[in-house]
Amino acid sequence: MTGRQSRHELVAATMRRRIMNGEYAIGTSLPSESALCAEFDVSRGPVRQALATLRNEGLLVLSQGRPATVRSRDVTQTLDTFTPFSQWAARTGRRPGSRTLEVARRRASGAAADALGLTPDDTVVDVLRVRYLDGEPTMFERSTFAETVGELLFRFDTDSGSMTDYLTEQGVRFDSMEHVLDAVAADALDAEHLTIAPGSPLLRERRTSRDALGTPFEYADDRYRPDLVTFSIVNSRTVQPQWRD
Amino acid sequence: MTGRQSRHELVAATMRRRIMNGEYAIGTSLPSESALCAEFDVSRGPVRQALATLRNEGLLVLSQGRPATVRSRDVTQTLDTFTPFSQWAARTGRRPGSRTLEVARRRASGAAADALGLTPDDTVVDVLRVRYLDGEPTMFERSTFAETVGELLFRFDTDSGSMTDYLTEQGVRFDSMEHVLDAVAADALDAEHLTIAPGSPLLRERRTSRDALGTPFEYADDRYRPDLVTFSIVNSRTVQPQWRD
DNA sequence: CAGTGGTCTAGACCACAGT
DNA sequence: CTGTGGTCTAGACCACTGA
Repeated sequence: MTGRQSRHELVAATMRRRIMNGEYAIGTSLPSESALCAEFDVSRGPVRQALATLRNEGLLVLSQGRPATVRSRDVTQTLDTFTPFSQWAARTGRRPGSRTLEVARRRASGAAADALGLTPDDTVVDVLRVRYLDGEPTMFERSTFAETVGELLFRFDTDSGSMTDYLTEQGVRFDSMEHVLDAVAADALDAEHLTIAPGSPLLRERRTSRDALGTPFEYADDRYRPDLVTFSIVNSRTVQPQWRD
Repeated sequence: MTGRQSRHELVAATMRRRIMNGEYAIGTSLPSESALCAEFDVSRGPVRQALATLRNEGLLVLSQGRPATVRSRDVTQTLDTFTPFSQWAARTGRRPGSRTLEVARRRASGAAADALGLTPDDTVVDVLRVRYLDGEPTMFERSTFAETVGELLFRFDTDSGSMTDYLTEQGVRFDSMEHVLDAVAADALDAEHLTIAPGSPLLRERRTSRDALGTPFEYADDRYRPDLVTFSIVNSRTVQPQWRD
């Protein structure tokens, strides 16, 4: 079971739970690294990696000479970690839902073809879904998959849960994802399925997923109701690249 | 000015330059970690930390058993997201501009007071600016500073350049920033200064900046024209080497 | 000042990649 | 198989924090 979990993941998971429980309160200091090493019986490496993970999730503030302090216990949709819609919903204690409008095999075209590096000679699989949180329409998803991956979806009930989880089980490796965020006015289709007025502002995430070799195999255009979902990212300025000349 | 540079920073800076130069072409493999250790005469720790940095910037794809491969040479794709406006503009080869509408000392209220943890008894400094790229109005910025920091701005020409750089010179430490992204319809003020129609979708970034102790001292509501600016983030599902930043 | 985190070294073992 | 990266250890030195 947990044999697959590395030590730094175990430490991070334990600390994350304590922060979310309130066992480590906001504004308080964590135990020192050496104390954590003793508690988990590991060396400093895994402990520091776990602390870095939690800092990237926005839960901790790290600074030199002073133990880490708890910054937040929020579980927001941080773009720093890859969190598919279904998993994110579950983690925030809400019930995710899906209604599939279309699963289609067709020729590649438009922005998706560009992102996937395909020509009109190539075939793709498009999926159109409305995603729900606690029964409320929250996001409208237009996904395009390269054929070899998309074919797997014809054997999957796209209303039943996470395509990402299913594809991962089928051996598809989501190695890196690029997210481009902007705002668009709701078109007629968006408005109808998200039950909002046409022209309302929507938060759009365009996503390109790549395998371990860097080859893109998924392009998605997801439009969120901004009253229901926001994205957040925490970054630290302590890392300062060189272009300060 | 840069003073002491750690070894992993030196390695990261060198590799970043080579990727941006095209010396390491997109799609090719980097030298193995042991080769890099030999070249820079460091142990694996600093080399791995440097690779993790470049991966987080979206330049590299890392995977087990195979040397890192170059994914992109466009640093702006990722780091531009939340670097200060002036620096970001300069890096993308465009001319930044500012027009200040207001610099005011007043009582704390609203979302800014909440974010800064202040009450109406506390005083803040508000700054309203229109930001330009190559002369075109691009972003409308509503910033609120805690009094001790904001006071410094009365001695600064807010049209002349980067408030962030100025405040940093004055000893203000931007240790971490939290960004929340969503979409809003342009209000009358937005529309007037960004020369768009009222109700147009805008990409909003709400930012809270904190010092090393985690105390917030800046809250900003920045609204971007989505036809001119987008945000992008690259991340990886596989969790990271021994150190991240 | 003592304690802390930031960095670094020189080893080691394992899982995975390509041969 | 060999070589690679992912993980871990047990030390060490330095810079910074706070009493």
